[in-house]
Amino acid sequence: MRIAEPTVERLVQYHRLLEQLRKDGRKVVSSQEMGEILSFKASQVRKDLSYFGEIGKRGVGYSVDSLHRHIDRILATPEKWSIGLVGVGKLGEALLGYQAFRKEKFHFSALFDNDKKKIGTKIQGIECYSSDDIEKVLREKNISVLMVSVPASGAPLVVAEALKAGTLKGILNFAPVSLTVPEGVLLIPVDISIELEKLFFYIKHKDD
Amino acid sequence: MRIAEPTVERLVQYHRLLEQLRKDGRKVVSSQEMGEILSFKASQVRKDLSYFGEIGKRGVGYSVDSLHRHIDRILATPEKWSIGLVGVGKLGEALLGYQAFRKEKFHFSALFDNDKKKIGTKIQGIECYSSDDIEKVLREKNISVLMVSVPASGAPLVVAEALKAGTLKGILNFAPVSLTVPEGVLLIPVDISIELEKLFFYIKHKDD
DNA sequence: GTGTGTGAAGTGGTTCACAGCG
DNA sequence: CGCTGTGAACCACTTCACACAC
Repeated sequence: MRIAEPTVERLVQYHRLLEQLRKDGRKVVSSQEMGEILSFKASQVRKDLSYFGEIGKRGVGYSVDSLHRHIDRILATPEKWSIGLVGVGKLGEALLGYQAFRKEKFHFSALFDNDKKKIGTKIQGIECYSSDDIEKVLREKNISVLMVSVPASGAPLVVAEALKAGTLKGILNFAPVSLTVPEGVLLIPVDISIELEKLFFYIKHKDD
Repeated sequence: MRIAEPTVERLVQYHRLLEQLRKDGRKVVSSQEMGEILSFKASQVRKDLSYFGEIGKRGVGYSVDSLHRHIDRILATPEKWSIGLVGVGKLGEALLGYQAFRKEKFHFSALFDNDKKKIGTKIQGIECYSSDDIEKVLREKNISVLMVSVPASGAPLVVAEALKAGTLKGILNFAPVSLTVPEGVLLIPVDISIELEKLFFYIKHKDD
């Protein structure tokens, strides 16, 4: 059964919350309480969790520890993936150093940039290659996920080159431009300026 | 009539596309063509645009120029807003310098950080204050939108302080933690690690 | 009694299909 | 005839309501 996107997003949040509760020494938690903390309805929490089998105890709640492990397995990756990052500007560097990433699931194994000053150096410990070599390097290192943090104008071309390698399974695109990818490659856009425009729009139309 | 969130997101993308088409000297465009470029169904494009009145010409398509201006007005802000940014780490600096923001809609008027080395200096031309003074500064400068790019652990507290100022209308939260805000304040979460986990999840379950 | 698990109902967004206008 | 505009059908996600297990 296909799990809906909003459900997956919430699973990640349950997982985070349970980690915290575990640190706090909590043993059980109810759908009610999780919902209040995360601003979801309790029924939503129960429905989400029920997709993966009965895990709670009626009249009691969920065991923090076993629910945490349960969701951990659901979100687990089958292997530790190799990730590439193209565009080592401010945003790229922010991603490289991002604390919230769970480093046990993947590692950055190659960076790509057009800047001659960066090519051939290591940035935060990772080798930076020319974007021109992206197809070759992705194939050599068998990289399956690419993060794209180049300006919008450059994104379509470098992604097209990257796709030629045939190793990519997924792309996280931070460039404010709509990309197209072949069937079988997953594309998740993260468009900061769309989010900001949305905020402006709803502030403006608050009273409609 | 309330415009749905996905519709607003697409409007921003139509706007971007039309800007490009205008530069390319294109005069008219069909819902079909816009849909193909942005990977939406043509009927979706027409439905979105129809919410704001009849703007296309039957048998012809949409005038690039007037549709662009039309959406521009829909997305326009009533004034140029003051934005605050708390957490001037790598991500914060990336946001400060982000090229894709439409700078005519807002300007950063204050930065906040805990780092003593940053407080009192200007970063990318903007004054950086202590996070402890956030309530006071937001009120003095009448700041209505806050971008939050601090680590998850620090976000709830600093946001609670910021809300006390009573000037905030919206928050763009990049911290990987669920915040709660009072009625009347808009919260848009941008959670990079959720997006990455989602990508992993669907790559893993591709064949279900 | 308490809190879960879940079919059924409700809500919101997308897609269809075609009428209608240029 | 071509392409928009739009009610109706469809689909997806959320919420309700209650049976059931502890």
